Parts: sequence; C-alpha cells; structure tokens
Amino acid sequence: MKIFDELQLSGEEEIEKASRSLRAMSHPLRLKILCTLSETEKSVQDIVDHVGTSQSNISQHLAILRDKDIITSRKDANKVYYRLGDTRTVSLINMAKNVFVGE
Amino acid sequence: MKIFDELQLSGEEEIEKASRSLRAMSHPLRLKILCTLSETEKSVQDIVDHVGTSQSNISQHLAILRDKDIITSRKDANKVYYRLGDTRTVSLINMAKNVFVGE
DNA sequence: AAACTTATATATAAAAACGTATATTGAGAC
DNA sequence: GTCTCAATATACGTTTTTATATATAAGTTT
Repeated sequence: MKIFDELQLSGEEEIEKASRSLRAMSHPLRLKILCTLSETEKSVQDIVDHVGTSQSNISQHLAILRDKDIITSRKDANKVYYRLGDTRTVSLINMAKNVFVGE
Repeated sequence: MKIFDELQLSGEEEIEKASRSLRAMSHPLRLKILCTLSETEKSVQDIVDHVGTSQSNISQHLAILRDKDIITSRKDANKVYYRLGDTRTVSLINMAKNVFVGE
C-alpha cells in the first residue's frame, strides 16, 4: 500500500543517514549522554559528572554526536552547553525510551 | 514529573540493552535487512537478492541480529526464513522509519 | 553422488574506543 | 597586558572491536 511505501527506508542515502545516526546513538556512553540531555541542556562538566568517565573521553563522544548534528552547543563564558539538536533527535531519544523502558 | 521519570532510560542494564540493540541495527546492511524483513519474512537467498552482498556476509549479519534476538528464523526444507523478532523490534524499525523518512 | 542452501571458521583489514598528553579559549588577578 | 586557572577540545598512540573475504562445513533435495 501507499502509506507503507512512503514509510519505507529505501534509498541508499536514507539508509546511510539513518544508520549513521543510529550508530552514533548506540554507544553506551553516548546514549547516556543523550538521555541526560533530554532533561535539559548541560555543560560538559555536568555531563562528565552525570555519566562518569574522563573529561577527554566525554569530549570525544560529544564531538562524534556534534559531527552528526545529533547535538548542538552554545558557548557561555568558558563553558560549553550541549543540548539535543533538533526534533528528529528528540524523536529518536523518545523512541528509544519508549521501546526499551520496562522490558 | 512522574511520567517523564518513568520514561527515563536510567539503569545501567537498560542502557546496555538499548545500546546493544541500537548498535545491531546501526549497520547499513543490517538496517537494510531489517527494512526488508518489515514487509514479510524472507529466505536468506531472498535477502541476499534484496540487499546485495555475498551470501556469507549476509549470513554473518543475520547471525548478529539473531544473537541479539532482533530477528528469529524458521527452517522449511532446506531454506531458512527470517522475520523480525518481536513487537519491540517492529516498533524500533517503524520508529526509525518515521524518524528518518522524509528529511 | 551432485547440486543447493545456509552457516561457520579463520585471517586480514578497517574502524572505533580510550588514555595520555597538549592545545585552546576565556576570566580574573595583578 | 600577561600570568594563571578553569573548562573544553584535539592529537596521537595503543588496544579492542567490527567488517569482510575466502574457504569450507553441514544439512537437504533431487
């Protein structure tokens, strides 16, 4: 049917795009970061405290999420605040929550 | 708020579980396989034809998805038919489609 | 037995993760 | 201004994981 076809993830580019985003989300630390950010924007240090690994490691993971436009940042003084990038990202996180919580 | 808390992906195990599933979905070939299977169950050879790589490679990817309970299989004669594993998997694929299609 | 379908073992290549060290940027003290 | 401290990013090397090709095994059908 029509509706179904429209919902197909078909084109090569669409597949690639989706899989890049999913891959970026799929690392435990990055997923934690994203869940943390779904509440409210946070500074890098906040994230480090919540998630619990080295500052450098967090920063590297943030770079990965940033490169894929999954999160965005704003700089205030010498701190950098991160938040979920766009509606699509928010949907993704909510989707993950809905699907995985309570199993 | 309450509802929000309930939707949090919080426990370490929950995070690990979600990220394992997401990672399994996040390879382009595996995502293609899953999309293909969202229509209807298919034999390995069907999948090879649809997705387009070697039989061995497909089989290896199927093993990964199978190990994570994302797909299940049934054997009929000398063919093996795969389909999406459970409701959770179907939700995941549908949500991925919803999120990524039409961007 | 020969042909077919699927799975697996093994080796290699490629990519990702992480630690350590270092760079950058901004703010405040002096 | 420049020194210093704090916050964040990046570079680089090493280890671990993942992907894939090639070859082969195992089970089924004819």
